[in-house]
Amino acid sequence: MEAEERGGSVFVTGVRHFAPSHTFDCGQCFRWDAERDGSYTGVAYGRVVNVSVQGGTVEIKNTNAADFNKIWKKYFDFCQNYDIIKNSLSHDEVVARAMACGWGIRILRQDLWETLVSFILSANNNIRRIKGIIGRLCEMYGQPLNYAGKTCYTFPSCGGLSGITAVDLAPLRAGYRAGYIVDAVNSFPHLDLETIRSGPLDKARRELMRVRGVGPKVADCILLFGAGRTDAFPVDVWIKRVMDESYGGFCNNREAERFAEERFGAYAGYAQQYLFYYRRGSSV
DNA sequence: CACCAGGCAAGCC
DNA sequence: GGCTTGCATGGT
Repeated sequence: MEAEERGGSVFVTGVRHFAPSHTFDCGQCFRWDAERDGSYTGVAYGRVVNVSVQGGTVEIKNTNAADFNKIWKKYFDFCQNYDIIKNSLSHDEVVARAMACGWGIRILRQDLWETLVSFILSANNNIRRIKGIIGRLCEMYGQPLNYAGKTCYTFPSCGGLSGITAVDLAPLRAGYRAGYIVDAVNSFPHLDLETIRSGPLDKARRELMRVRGVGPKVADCILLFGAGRTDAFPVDVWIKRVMDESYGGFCNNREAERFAEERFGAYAGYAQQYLFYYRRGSSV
């Protein structure tokens, strides 16, 4: 993997195991949209970029070498060796099939706060509507960014939302989840980030579950997508379904999760995303 | 009109 | 501890 800045873009050569459609439409993120040419435009870490792949070369438009090294290299999980990850997971027949289907999925290393809010909004909701709510939240409280003749908005920081009420959030049409967002704004500054990022998995999960609206599944999504905890294995209805079909029935989500975390270990989160995409399909 | 959507909290036992 | 119920909103 090598990166070169040229003409307002960064070109990353020698990239394998990356298909933007698999990565952005597999339900892990809510702020990337497909363009007519097949590229994807999205906002993360206060920047807007456009991403496309041609023959093993990734082009990230509207960025530079400094931002690539500081943000995008890690965000796109370029530091991980997917040959090793996939080799390890391919010993499982079911995941091997899932990887053949969603071969271009990479786990995005998203911002913790953004992931916390996003997955609180995901509960008992559908992906299209989640994206709508988050988009309106960013329009109302984020900073504007101009790119390609359009205005995008950053995801608002926790501090930037301090003092908001559920009434303020009514235009989001987030329903009962508006109160959870208010609680998240108030409690996030008191969370033990060290435990979340590098403590034992169950302890990290319990720390996140101090926020109202965060249960076991949402906590695992935050750990996997927002804290780099690739050992986490979120179990939702689709994962439960595919695991029941493939490994025999599990009496509840917790049993399915323990089975997967033991079976897939440090790569459980990767296995989860391939399985989700395989069973659920594209989220768009 | 039902039923569902990347579940969760509260209220029971 | 485990199990049941209600839940804002929008789409089918």
